[in-house]
Amino acid sequence: MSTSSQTVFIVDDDSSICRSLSRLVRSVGLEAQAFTSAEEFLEARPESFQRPACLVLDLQMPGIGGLELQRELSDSPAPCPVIFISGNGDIPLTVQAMKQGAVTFLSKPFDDESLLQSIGEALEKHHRLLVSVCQVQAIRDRMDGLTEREREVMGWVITGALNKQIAANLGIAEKTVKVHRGRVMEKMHVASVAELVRLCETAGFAEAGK
Amino acid sequence: MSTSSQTVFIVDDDSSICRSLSRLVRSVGLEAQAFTSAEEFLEARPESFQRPACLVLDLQMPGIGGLELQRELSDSPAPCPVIFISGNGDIPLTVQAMKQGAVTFLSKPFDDESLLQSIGEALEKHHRLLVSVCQVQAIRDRMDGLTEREREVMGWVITGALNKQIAANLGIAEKTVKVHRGRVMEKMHVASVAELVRLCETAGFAEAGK
DNA sequence: GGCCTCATTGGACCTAGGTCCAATGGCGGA
DNA sequence: TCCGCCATTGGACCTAGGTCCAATGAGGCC
Repeated sequence: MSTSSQTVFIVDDDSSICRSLSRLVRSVGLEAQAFTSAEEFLEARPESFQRPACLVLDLQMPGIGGLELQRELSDSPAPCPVIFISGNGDIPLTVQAMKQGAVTFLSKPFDDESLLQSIGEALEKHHRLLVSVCQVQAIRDRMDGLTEREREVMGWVITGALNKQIAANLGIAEKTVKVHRGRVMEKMHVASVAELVRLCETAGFAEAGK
Repeated sequence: MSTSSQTVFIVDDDSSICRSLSRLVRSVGLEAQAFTSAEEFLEARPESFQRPACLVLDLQMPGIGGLELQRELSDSPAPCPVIFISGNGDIPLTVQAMKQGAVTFLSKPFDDESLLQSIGEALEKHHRLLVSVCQVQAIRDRMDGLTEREREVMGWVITGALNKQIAANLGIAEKTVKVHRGRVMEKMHVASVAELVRLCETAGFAEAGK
């Protein structure tokens, strides 16, 4: 189960809580890294783009609060899931946290079991996210290797347009389209239009406009 | 804005709340339908498969509770969004409700504005859901018109397999594959493999196994 | 038994997609 | 200015996809 190299970041202004949570997390074989403020965490910004990770975050903290930090992180390409812990949270805050994608919201005091379970859930979630982000990135990388024209042709191809139609739309010879098309298939590493369509779908590539 | 024929279902064991909420909802031009218990609602089961709708649900009720009703409904093909209202909810319940997909969770007393805004959000969400469910259904309908063999061939086509490969996999002549394939394109109303792949993707059709 | 649907094929034929070789012209860099 | 990348085409040729007409055989249904 507990593969190493999965990190749990802990952000709480109470350093004794940081310590005890770190101990708890490490006791189940996970890595722990604690910060006593959102600012400190943001500065270190332990980019978790490789290994699954999650964040155990205190809601109320001086300076940048938990919700703000969560929002901040959500811009990241693969934001790590957040578990909120709070001494005196209320329902509106809980709702907001959950709407922003929190895995859960625990009120202090909470039992270790609940937290560990949520952590497991969060790590699992982040793992899936990382895998999917990684796949998308690989596709994007290939697309970056295309020339402008090739991308344009690809846009039409994935809509099912015939070479002659594409040629007409771009105002070039059908022959030329064939050449571009062939290069697209080669650079994207696919052998069929079906595969190409799939790639573009999973990478969120919008088809040719108009 | 407020198109008619959008219905807000209200389920609360306190009939005076039902009345006042119904009045509020109607005051902004929406239809309201109130029930004083989950059982009553389930019995009437006003199937909301056509028009956008949402549910304003009391958390605590004798008999079937709000969370249970929400779970019950979530099996539906196009479950209508739920807005919880509660006199004495707590954070764990809020978390559970949100995890189960609730739009929001309001504590009594709440101001009308908040509720109306959440209702708008919920109706909008349900509208989008209905549209997408509707599209998927249309595609499924076409797929139902396919024979077993045709579905099988389609499964291979959308993976980009060549006719000869499909023929080999099915142990039949390439010629036969062409015939099936042609019928698939016709019955699915598409002119290209690209479109076919798209349809199957949005309908969640799993490609041929093995 | 007669009718109908479906799966299967053959043959003839046409179109679309794709590759190889070759060549031209524009553009930005070294 | 010469080189390399890119867009564009032509011509020859081959393969894959697709249609029309026609026909056979297995199962089901009335």
